[in-house]
Amino acid sequence: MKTADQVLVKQINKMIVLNTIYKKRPISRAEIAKVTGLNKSTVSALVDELLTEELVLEMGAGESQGGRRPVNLSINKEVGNIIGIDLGVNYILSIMTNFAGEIIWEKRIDLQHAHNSPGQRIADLQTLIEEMIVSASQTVRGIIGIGIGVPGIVNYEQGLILSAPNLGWENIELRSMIEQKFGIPVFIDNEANAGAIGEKWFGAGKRADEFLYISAGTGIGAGIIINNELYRGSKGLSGEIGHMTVSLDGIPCSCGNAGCLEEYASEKALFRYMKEYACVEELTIFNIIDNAIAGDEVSRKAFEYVGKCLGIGVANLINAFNPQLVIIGNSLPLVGDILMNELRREAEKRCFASKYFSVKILPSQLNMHACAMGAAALVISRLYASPVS
Amino acid sequence: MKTADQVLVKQINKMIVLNTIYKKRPISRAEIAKVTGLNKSTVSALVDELLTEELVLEMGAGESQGGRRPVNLSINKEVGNIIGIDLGVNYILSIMTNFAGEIIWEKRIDLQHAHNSPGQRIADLQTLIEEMIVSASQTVRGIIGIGIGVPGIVNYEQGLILSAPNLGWENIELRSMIEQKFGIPVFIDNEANAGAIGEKWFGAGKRADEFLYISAGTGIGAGIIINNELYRGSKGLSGEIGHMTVSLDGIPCSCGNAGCLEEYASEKALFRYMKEYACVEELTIFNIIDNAIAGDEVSRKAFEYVGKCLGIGVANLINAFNPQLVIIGNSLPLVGDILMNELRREAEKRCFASKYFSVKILPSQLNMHACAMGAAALVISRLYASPVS
DNA sequence: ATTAGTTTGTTTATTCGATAAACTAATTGT
DNA sequence: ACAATTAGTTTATCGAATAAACAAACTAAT
Repeated sequence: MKTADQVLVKQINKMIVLNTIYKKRPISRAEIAKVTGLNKSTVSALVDELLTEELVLEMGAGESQGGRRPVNLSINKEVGNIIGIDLGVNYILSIMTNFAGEIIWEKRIDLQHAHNSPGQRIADLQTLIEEMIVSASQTVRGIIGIGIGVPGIVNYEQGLILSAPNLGWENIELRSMIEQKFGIPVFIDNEANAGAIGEKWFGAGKRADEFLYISAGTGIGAGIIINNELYRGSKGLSGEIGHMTVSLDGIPCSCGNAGCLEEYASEKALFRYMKEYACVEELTIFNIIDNAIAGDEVSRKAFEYVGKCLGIGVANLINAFNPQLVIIGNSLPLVGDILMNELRREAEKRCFASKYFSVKILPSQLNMHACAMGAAALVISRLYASPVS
Repeated sequence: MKTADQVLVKQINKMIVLNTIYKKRPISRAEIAKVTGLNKSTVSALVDELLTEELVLEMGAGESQGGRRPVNLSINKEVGNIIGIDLGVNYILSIMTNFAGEIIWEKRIDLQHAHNSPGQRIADLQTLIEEMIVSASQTVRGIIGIGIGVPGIVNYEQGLILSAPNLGWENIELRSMIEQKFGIPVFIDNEANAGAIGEKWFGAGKRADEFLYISAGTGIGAGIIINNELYRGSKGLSGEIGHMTVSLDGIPCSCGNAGCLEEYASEKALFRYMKEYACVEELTIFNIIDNAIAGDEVSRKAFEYVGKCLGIGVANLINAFNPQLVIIGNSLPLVGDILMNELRREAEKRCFASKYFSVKILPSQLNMHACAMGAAALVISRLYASPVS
């Protein structure tokens, strides 16, 4: 059983200090003591340890507040680099960040055929990672870890892709493959979970304790942040909302059921709408977005329809979770208010307790970087523990 | 900020010891040390405190295991009594339990008119509480607290009923009313939340860390247990699933929208079905249950239909939460497998990741007592902290 | 320039909880 | 009778946070 002792106490307080420095840098020891409630001497001792671990740096003296000048502390951004990868359906987006989550290298490769064999795709991935590693700047700890966000069902503990229908993959032991090749810790998570943790650390969710990140792209998924942490459910399969039923006897879905949200509120639904009302195919999602923004009526209507349907799905989740905030990410929200206004209207209308609380519904702040940055945050969060507000 | 210190350490460990005694009673100090991993002397010290607080009792020697005989420890059931109340739409169910959650007194009063004025209803409630208090056995601490489960939207922190549509109540400061009258701590929660915590402490959810309790009666609500604790959401309004949209352009609902789950899977839906296919009205839910069990074909079909619809709602939640377990409570599951079989079939069919994990879907173990016992558990859990497995 | 007051950060002594080790107590099996 | 075993207590120690005293560095008023 998980009993408590002094080791736990120190762990908790040390992480509180580190998180405080991360969030409020530059900050002095005295200020840390003030905002955390820890004793000055406790803060000094913990900061000393963080300094010897090189996670934190002294940055010289700050402005005097009418007495001795404070010593500014900051995160040591150069303690190590992190690789974050968004394994998309027809692209791989790879970024390298420093310890503060600042992107210092980025590369996107587009892939023609969506259904590469796992072998070919993983070879591409490994080449990309190798390229990043050799070009990485020298740091204290080198590459700390690799995070990968995958569009599919993932076993996070085992680093296993159980199923990625849009890639045509089943049962891929991705973690052990990458770890064995590079000897660096690897974390694999679902694309929506990664997006959620990305927004929590670096995006629109920084200040929210409980929020939902809705990834609306080829498919629909949700990442759930509860009490400042990703909620993975009992077997790590939470947030599979793409196949939430929103229409009892609705459009048949590839999953074998009917009326799934994905048939109404994803790229798939958008393409169907365009095909039906504009008789156009062969457009990419980005074409349609550009057209809608440029004023094309059918494209706008298509996004309004999809926004309305997504609003229904969002309302269902708000009713269940009562979050402070819902962040809409992935490709669809790139179109902006055309989608978001309808979505907000419908969600508010169908939110039962909207009289008694307000939910902010915001587009992603990281846009198409949410997943890759979240993948990096999976690694970073291991060092910080959870970012306590 | 919530920093850690030795006080916290002791609190945690003491609650671990108390919970272990609660769950495994009778148990010796040595055994507690073994199962918790705490040191023998730590356990002895903490048990001593619990003994002087009279929360725990020594029950004499147990069987020797080949050495000195152990001293059996148990919860002191008589340390105090707890009142738990289910404030139903047309009844009040009131129970008194001892510290172990065993019911020692129970009374149900049925009320003709659903829409009593709050004043009249609260007067009834106070009379009932008074009756319980005078008839209570003498204990160390008397009545420890009063828990009340309410069918509506509740602010738990403030003990405030924001809205109870089925009672026709708005903005009732129930906690302060009852606390001022009796001078005993009062806890108010939503009926589904109370049901969930009841099943967690005393029913089908004892061994599950994450589960959903679905209250399917006049309305539909959910209580969400995450990490062994009730998840209330950001403003305490989680689990309002009655107005989850399951049919985009479905049956109009009193909430102003259309296609809400409540129109398909509650008593309301059952009555509508019976009216339409059997042309009978004036039946209570219990009449229909009895008829269905007795073999009446239309009643059975009605439950099968409602079960299927409820299964869709349950599948939506399973997809979002990935719980270990879903417990179906309140009136509808009293009919048994007629409902549950259809519900399970449909839920399994629509659960996207069902290939990768199994969810148990069980009827409530506490049946119509879930809410009242959960209301009592709201009080008890304050003394135990959360029951850590 | 002097001095009082303030702010920052360190040092020292104290407290408190968990723990290991040594102990007492009680029981079984041979 | 006595060795082995199990239950529970006592004692000494460790290590974390803390308060209080201190030293250092600065501002501002005189």
